[in-house]
Amino acid sequence: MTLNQGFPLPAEPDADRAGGKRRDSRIQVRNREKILDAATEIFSMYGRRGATLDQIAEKAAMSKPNLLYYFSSKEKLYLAVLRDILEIWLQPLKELDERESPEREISAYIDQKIRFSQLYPTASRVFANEIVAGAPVLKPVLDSYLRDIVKKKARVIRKWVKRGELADVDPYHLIMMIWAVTQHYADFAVQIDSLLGKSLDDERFYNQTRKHIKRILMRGILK
Amino acid sequence: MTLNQGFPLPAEPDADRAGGKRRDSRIQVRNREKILDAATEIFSMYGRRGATLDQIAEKAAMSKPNLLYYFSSKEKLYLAVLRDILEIWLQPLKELDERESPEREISAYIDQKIRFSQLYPTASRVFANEIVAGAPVLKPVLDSYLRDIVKKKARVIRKWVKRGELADVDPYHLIMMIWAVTQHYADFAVQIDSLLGKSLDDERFYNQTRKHIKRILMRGILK
DNA sequence: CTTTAATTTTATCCTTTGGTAAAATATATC
DNA sequence: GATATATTTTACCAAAGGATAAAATTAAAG
Repeated sequence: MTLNQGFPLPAEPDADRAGGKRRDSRIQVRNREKILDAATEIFSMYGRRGATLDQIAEKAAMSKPNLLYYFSSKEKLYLAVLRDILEIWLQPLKELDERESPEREISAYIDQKIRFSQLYPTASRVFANEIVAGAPVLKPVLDSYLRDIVKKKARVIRKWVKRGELADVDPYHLIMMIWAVTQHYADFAVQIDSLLGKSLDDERFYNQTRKHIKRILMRGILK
Repeated sequence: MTLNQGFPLPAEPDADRAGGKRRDSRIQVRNREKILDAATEIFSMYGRRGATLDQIAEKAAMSKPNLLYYFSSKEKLYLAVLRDILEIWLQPLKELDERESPEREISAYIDQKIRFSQLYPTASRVFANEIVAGAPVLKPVLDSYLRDIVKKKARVIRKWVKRGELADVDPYHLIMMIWAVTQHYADFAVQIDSLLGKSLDDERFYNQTRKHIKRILMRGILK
């Protein structure tokens, strides 16, 4: 699967549309969306290899060959799912702005990450699954695109440290820590639910979690 | 699969030994271990459903029917792997002792967790995979055994808070936070490697990580 | 050594699974 | 409403995968 030549999962020229010309017809859009949603859920539960097209097709309420009419292979479908996720997953980090105060920026970043966990928990799990599995598909993206962004943002954090606005923290570890903690609530949601009987869907719990994470982290890194 | 009646994955009477009497012969022990190691690795990469017996057998350097002679089904093998992991995974938490200072105890706890990530990264990933997948097998354990332990330890933390030795943190969120951060380095090791070119195998990096996590967390929660 | 029990191999089975072919149906356009 | 195009269904297929049976081999015990 090509994934390394270009951007975070190139838009696949059009490899996958049905042969025809009338692109993006109403039905086309609707069905692709239905499939992607179903696939996200199934992939999140069974992983790229454990998920079956039958399951996905059933969840999308269509026949397997019909599904294959929209995505010509399981691998392509998986790729499409990952592509969607990656886009929203990466967005917040890009926004870290050194011209603002670290207090404000990091706080906002944590907010966005935890929001992502609330809004797209299954997507987060597909992503987690991919990484835990050794990033068989995303590795090239991690090695190039993500690496560059993170390096850039590490520089921003380092600048804050130099300016004395932040304790002497390692930028990379800080970023990892934020990722770990915020994603945990989506990726390990069952565990959270078993232990606390709560989920981020519960607005009260969501805010409590958000504030708690921020309180500890911010106390830990501000001067 | 029975898993809910009793302890964290009951020792399975003996369900799985080959019928014979001469239990635990040298060869029996060696092969079971070989299989469990191979299985851990394969399950960590492909998940419970995505992993195949062929792969596991190959990694364990034996034929598939031979493997099935030791573990009579894939599901039983998966269970055996999980059982082993759960035991070492749970141990550190049990040791939190309210009679000691929180500074010392939580610091030691973090040390143990990150050590686990260093020593058993693949095991950690199998566990992560199981939870991310919705804990299809471990759910009963989470709901009973783990729940009880965590509740007990939350009480310990709450006691520290009341005594004024700890900032006013929510015990559950604190535990989640420690889990999230420490396990992240094992579960998302590929990502770490892509971004930093480092792993916990590197003793220098291991210690830097350990100290960094502790510094931020301890600053965040101590009075 | 021989006998008995444990281990390994070979051959095989049935189900699931990703994927294709081609016919049937629906939709849009003139 | 006829024609062309897009979508869906039905019928399959070959490979992979979990599992079993039974024969062959190896190891242990007397």
